Amino acid sequence: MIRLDDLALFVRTAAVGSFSNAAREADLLPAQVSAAIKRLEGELGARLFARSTRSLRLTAEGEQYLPYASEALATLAAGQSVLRREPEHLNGILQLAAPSDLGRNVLLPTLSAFRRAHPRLTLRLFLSDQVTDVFKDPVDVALRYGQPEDASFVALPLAAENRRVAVASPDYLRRHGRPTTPAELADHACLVFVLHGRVYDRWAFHPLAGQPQVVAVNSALMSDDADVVRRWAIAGEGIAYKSWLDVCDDVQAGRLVTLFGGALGEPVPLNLICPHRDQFSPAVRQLHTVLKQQCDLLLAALPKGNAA
Amino acid sequence: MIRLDDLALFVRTAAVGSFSNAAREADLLPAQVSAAIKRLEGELGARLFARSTRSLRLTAEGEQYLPYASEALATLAAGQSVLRREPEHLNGILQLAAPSDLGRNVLLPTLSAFRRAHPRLTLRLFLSDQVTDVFKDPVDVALRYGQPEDASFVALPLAAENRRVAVASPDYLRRHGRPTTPAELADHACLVFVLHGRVYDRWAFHPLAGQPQVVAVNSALMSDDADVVRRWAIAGEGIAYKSWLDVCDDVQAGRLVTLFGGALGEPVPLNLICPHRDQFSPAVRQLHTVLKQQCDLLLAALPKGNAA
DNA sequence: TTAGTTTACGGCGACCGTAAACATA
DNA sequence: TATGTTTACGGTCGCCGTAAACTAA
Repeated sequence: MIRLDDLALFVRTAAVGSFSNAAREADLLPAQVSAAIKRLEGELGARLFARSTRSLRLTAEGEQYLPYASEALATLAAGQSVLRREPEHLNGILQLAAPSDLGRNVLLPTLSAFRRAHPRLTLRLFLSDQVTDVFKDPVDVALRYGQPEDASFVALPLAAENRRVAVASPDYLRRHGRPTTPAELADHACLVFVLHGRVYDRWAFHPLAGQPQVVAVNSALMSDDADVVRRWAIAGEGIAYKSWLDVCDDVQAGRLVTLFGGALGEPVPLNLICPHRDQFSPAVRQLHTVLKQQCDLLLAALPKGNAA
Repeated sequence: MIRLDDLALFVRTAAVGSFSNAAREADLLPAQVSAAIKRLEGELGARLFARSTRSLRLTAEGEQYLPYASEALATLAAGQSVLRREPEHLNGILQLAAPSDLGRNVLLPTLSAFRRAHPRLTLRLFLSDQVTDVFKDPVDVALRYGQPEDASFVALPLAAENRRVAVASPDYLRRHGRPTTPAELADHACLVFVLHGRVYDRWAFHPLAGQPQVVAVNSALMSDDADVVRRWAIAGEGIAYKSWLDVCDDVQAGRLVTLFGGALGEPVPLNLICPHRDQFSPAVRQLHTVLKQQCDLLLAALPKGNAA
């Protein structure tokens, strides 16, 4: 593993032009600088300096690597300086809007940890699948699926690779059989989402090999609450077409299983949205960091054709 | 010094939520992860995780530091991936325009090292103090002092903090005495720069304490070539008002000395300019990195009131 | 001969990994 | 009781720093 000391010596050596100068600067011996560079070069598998016994210059590879090393060190220094300043505990009120089941299944655990880390911060979580609420209600940030159609606000991607998947409970599949292709959905009870009168009963699938296809499903049950659809699926009422983030917990716990061997549905990127730029506060930025980590973790488990 | 291994374990632990999980992932023992985090916390002087014996969560400080750690690791990974791909040696022709004496005194040594690192790259260096040349001539990049007035091209700062200084040769000062305040310049032979009929004979100074002042100097000698002015100063012909970058080499070698105890002249930021965006090639980017390093090194020696 | 890079080498500090203690859900 | 964090502890790997060899300017 690369050592930060070696990186720092690399950057300083490139700046001052010799091992000896860098050694003096760091109160070390030239031999140690030499060893450090050799160690770093070994780790990288590339020669950073072209050294003649009395002169030194960057190689092409060294030049290419230098900005990365320099930037990484600067980033860490910035991180330390942030820690040094009084850790101005986040306080005040942070109002957050999110889709219903994403809120219950993904946000809740993370938010409670976030809350514990910032005791003086008041969190208000509004769950709704009514998209229009986002701009009417006085929220600081909103989590929304899909591409933001307006660029007047800040949108940070949380889960750009998120996709829909078809899921059902093991119990339902035992009773009604397991469809092997999307076309067979026509013979199954499907649980569809309806919003503002628009019925989402056209489900798209992109198999790993072959053309994407769109099937029209017959809706056994409908709801305008996405979490209700999920609960129906768990209860064995039929097959649902859900965002992976919303159901990965259920899938990993065995309450639901994915269908069609990892044939992914349509992309549903998740974004963190600030309706107004001046609400892009430190609290929001830190919340974004934490949520991004969790989303990355959940997306890593997204089936990719290796599922049954 | 912080260890990268510890940083990586910190990021992974934050992602997976426990030391034990992170240890399994990295094929380590929980005790080692625990020790790594403790070591990192010691280096940072802050507690990153709040640990109860059976649970773990990020502290407020940990949350603040996490994005920096994560970004630094990503930067280094990117650097390694750049090294892995065939180090596509820079080739072709790179045409570079620069002010005359900056070219001779600052660029020449760096460029020859750059040239040696990229044998297949042909460098063409055009030196001129006629600013208009920049856009007429077919150059890929230009180094120019001052704020770019047009935003139609890329301008990367190389030396934003660069300032003018008043300099003279020790020989001149021995013969004519050393002025102690800018006002005394009226009694000295001053070497002024003239460009397109405009005479630069108003010299501004910002003392460390007190108001900035502008003095009108009488010009003993004039030239439209900045390097000629510098050579006159070295020859003891009088006092010049030069960009620090242009004369720092002479100052450090003792050929010139700065006046007024580090009272800095007007800012003259140095920028690297690409007249057209599509000329922002890898060669240009790497050249920028190398020049930036050298400029930083030279600016570090800029007098700040501690000079005589 | 000078100044800088590299190798050789003994001593010691720090990490590794096994193991056991401790504390909570 | 089971799981996860922490401490204890000896062996060993690798760095530190002194020293000397080597090489180009």
